[in-house]
Amino acid sequence: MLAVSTSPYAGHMLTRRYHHGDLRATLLVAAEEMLREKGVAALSLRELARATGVSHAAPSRHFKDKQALLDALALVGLERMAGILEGASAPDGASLHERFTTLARAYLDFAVHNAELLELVFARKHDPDVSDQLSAAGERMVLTIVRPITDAQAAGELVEGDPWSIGLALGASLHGIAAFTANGTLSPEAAIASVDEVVKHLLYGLIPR
Amino acid sequence: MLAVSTSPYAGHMLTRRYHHGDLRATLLVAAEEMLREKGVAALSLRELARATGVSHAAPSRHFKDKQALLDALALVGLERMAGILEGASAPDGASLHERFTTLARAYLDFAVHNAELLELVFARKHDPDVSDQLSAAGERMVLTIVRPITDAQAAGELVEGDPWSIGLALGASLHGIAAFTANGTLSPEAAIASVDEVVKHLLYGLIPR
DNA sequence: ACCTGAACACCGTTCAAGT
DNA sequence: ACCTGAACACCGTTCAAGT
Repeated sequence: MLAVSTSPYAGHMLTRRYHHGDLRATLLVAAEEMLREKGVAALSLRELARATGVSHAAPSRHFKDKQALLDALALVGLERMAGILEGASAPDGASLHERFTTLARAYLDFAVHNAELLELVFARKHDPDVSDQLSAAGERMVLTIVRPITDAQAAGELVEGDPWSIGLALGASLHGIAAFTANGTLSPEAAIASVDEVVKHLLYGLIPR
Repeated sequence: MLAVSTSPYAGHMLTRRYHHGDLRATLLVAAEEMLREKGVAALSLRELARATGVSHAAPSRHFKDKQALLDALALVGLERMAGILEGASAPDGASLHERFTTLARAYLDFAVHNAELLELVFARKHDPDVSDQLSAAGERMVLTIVRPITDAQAAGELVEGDPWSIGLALGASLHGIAAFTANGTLSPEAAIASVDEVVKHLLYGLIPR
């Protein structure tokens, strides 16, 4: 577990860190693991320290309190999700329906496999320290939903109207299905099937044409 | 605080309870208050006992552990919500659009004013003890959404298709907006405005007619 | 700079004992 | 039947002290 790294203040000098090459990163990885296994409520700093082989007071050097760790975890999750959604594009020449279904499935797939992490992302209170980075990542994520909408509107394929409002309609549906999956109302399989149905209903409407 | 009540085993005998007429009910009321003020994470059994003027071990006579209290609270919340939705009907002769908007606003209104309680209702794990009552109340609630759908389908006002699937589309949208409001993404006012927009989009569809 | 060990004030849960 | 008081094993946070 001992790592050799260059000192931050003397590039030519080799120095041994006390216990870890990067305790902060190690803690974040272990915390995400614990989060996935046992949920937020059961995530304890002391147990995390034990699992990392470090004293219970050590994490406080990197995270001023438990909330700071959760915030950092939320940031990791949000940035990862934004990246995934940015990379989730339907094949060239795909129809509007296909493009939205692809996006929706990517969202739901992430939500199903990272339920606890996603809950953290959407949690009520974050320290102001990370809130700037969180909103930046949040904006990236929201844009992956809003941009396809403005594009489709420009092509006359979608109704006119505030694209943010339309994005909210889509985002709320996806978030709702994700929540129903996270709490067991919907099985993961049922959720995947549902998301296609919901996108269809949203695109074509519930009132007969 | 001393209450006089009939003993459960001798109707003709007056008896004084030790401290409370009904500690269980008192605890539930105080717990909901604490939940609303400070959130689930800050709800402590010991503080609850202090606020109720009882020893910290007393609640365990009525709730075997903290989860049992949260479950009981969830049941209260779900039954109240089911009652509210059952009572939320648009005036006679209201259009389909008006009927669904009325229902959606009632859901959102409850969600905004009982955010923490609703979170408990939709929480991941409940003890099997209450799960029967919870599913009964849950079914009542779901029916307030599904019944208007089957009614409208019978009248030819709504597309054919599994009413549960259509109900899920509506329910997921509402739940999503409620979640965005609970976590501060949407202000309560914006949420009320959004819900009307979302219902409109869902009814008429995002693809131009 | 980074971590340890002890200390403090809180938890939830259990259990003999009181009324 | 209902509640108390003490005890136990856990927390998160802080802080002097070690390397």
